[in-house]
Amino acid sequence: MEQRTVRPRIDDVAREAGVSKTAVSFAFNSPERLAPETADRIRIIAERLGYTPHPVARMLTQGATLTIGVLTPQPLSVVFANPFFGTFAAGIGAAAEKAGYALQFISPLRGSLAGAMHHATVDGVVAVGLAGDHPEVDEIRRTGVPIVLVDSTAVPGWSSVSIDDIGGARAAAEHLLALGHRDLLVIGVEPPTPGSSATAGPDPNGVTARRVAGYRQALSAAGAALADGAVVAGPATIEGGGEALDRAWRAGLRPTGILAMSDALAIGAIGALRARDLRVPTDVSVVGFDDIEVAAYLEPALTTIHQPIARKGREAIELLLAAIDARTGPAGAGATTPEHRVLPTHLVVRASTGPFPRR
Amino acid sequence: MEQRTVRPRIDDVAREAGVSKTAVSFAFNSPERLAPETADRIRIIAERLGYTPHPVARMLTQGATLTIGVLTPQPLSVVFANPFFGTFAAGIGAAAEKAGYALQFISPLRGSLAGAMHHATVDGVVAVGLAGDHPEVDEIRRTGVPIVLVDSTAVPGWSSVSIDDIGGARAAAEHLLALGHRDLLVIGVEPPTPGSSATAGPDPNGVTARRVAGYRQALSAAGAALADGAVVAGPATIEGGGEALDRAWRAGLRPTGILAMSDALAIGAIGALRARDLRVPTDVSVVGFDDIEVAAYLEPALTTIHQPIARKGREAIELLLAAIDARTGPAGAGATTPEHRVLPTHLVVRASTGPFPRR
DNA sequence: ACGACCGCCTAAACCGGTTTACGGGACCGT
DNA sequence: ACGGTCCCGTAAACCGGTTTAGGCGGTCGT
Repeated sequence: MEQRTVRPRIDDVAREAGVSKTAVSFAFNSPERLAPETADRIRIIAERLGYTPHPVARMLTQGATLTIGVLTPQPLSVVFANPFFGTFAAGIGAAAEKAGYALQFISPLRGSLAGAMHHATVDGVVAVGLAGDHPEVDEIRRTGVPIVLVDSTAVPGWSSVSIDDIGGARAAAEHLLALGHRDLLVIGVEPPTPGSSATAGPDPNGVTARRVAGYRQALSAAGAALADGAVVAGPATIEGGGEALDRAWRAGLRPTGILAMSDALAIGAIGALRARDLRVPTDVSVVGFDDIEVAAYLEPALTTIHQPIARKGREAIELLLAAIDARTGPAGAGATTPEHRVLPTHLVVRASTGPFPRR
Repeated sequence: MEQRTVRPRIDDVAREAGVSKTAVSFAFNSPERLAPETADRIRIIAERLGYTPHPVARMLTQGATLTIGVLTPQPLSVVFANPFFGTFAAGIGAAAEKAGYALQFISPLRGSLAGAMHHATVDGVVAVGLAGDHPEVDEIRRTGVPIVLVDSTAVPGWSSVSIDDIGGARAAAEHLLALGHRDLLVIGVEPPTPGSSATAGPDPNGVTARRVAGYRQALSAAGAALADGAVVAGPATIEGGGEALDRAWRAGLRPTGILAMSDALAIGAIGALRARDLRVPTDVSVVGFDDIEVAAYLEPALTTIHQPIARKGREAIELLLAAIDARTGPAGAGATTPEHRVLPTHLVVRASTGPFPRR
């Protein structure tokens, strides 16, 4: 016969137990400051009343939320549609859980990423795929929350975890070149914020640009080059890959080799090629990027650039936690000096690539 | 030359602008109660100081967090390892974003799901795969937070969104039976909380039990039955599927048809079969469950039971939002009467199933 | 017998905002 | 000149906890 209507507060417990609310607080947080039997009595009464310290009130006084934010410039529907992100989230989540932190996702709300950021109750943020020229990056910085960048443009003052994009991309292109391909199509990830790059094209320091640079290095070393319009882009999803390939095909491009910047894009592209009765790799070869877990189980098994996805998440959390308790811990120590980690990539040859069709 | 050390508070803005903190609050929340020029002036000063209302303080007074929790009994590393969950999260995330809510993940912290729940600052929770006999379900209920169950055992008082597990499972088994298979192996998802079912086996009303019931319906209608030990289980990941199949094989089972309760398990099982030089579907047929997006792109393309994954997420959010503003809105109306939705499933035949091998 | 110390508990300040109730001045009509 | 509104803005209470500074009675040491 308990009333479900209202959540019991600390005063309710205090009154019921005939003690001050300080005592109730102590019973939960520093029981050693109370006589053992008093602490027990209070806890039993709290249990009976169904009392639990209000998490928000507790946060307010403690100044910590035990929550880590995962910031993405894209809406969650596209973020989670990329299998890459599942593995990344698994890595980040495992590391956060181990440290006792929960995960909160921060994505644009009513159009504003900074707005979402302001509403978020987090002790630190892992930002993934945040372009340095994102229009709201300054406002985000002003929140003063510790941030670690992943797969983003370097921003002064923030630590980062990235991979060897250039080397990976170069390896992918070299592989196709070695097989005799010369007509290549690049499928990139759409710049997260269309507005930010309306004039300048993709962020010149972003992931997409770095990978294109890697592709170009390999090409020019082989005396080849990308044709005009041979770089298309779409959201990093299976669907986006299919659409991007269709656009290129309709534009008249007839590549024999495709360099996709994510496995999801590669999967979509392969599907679209099939729909055009083109065989992979007999007619067209495809190289992906990421080496997601299912890559080996696909038809055909995907040749791709491996990157340590879960590890990337783990190391990001590691760096972030260091930044968080650098600010919480020693009184004077404001911020740690930012650290930049670059993880290795390597080519994994499977079955989606083959020799240039001799027709 | 701004000091980065301390976050500006509302009093700082008030002092700087020569107004009360009430005025500052009004400038942000009810500008119409201030002279337009005053409101502007305050906002400009706030902007200059880099002031933003502290989200936690705001939550405390407003009583709302604009955050929805996603509760899973498993650690995030296993949850996110299942591609199914990516699609589900995409559905749930899109719906939440549209309503202006952020997403927070609630998974066991230091072993306690209820503990994590108590730390979470959310207005409502979507619980996925929560067994009715989970040891902490009572404690979770006592938090009083609105909850919608997905793929869980029904719990009195809470709304739920599920799928036709029995019908789907039956269709899967009927398909294999029609192809002539009689020796079947079931690979189920591991009960989330080992402790909860130590004695009783899996939750008799849980998803796993419902699907097994569906399989059995089809079998007994065909005069067949599951062999002893023909139900194995593992975490719903690719890896888990491989290990489960290996265990069954080592136990001497030699099925020609496999009923996996998730596509991830099916993928892992197919990989393990390959490692034993068994061909799919020539030697062994495999039916999955979920119809994740990559299912059609696998080698072989996966025969599976389709379920509307993203829609399940959307409808769960819909129900949850209704419950949330039923409690926030009209003063008297405590809770809405719980609603239970069951979404349809259907068999999708692709290439991972074939006729019983005549050897 | 007296001061010091200790163990247990409490009053009050504080975290950083929002909201209610109200005060003062300008304007209006008479 | 006076009461009634309206417009702007403020003081103080409040959200639900934590934490600091002490108070009080009993025991110990001498």
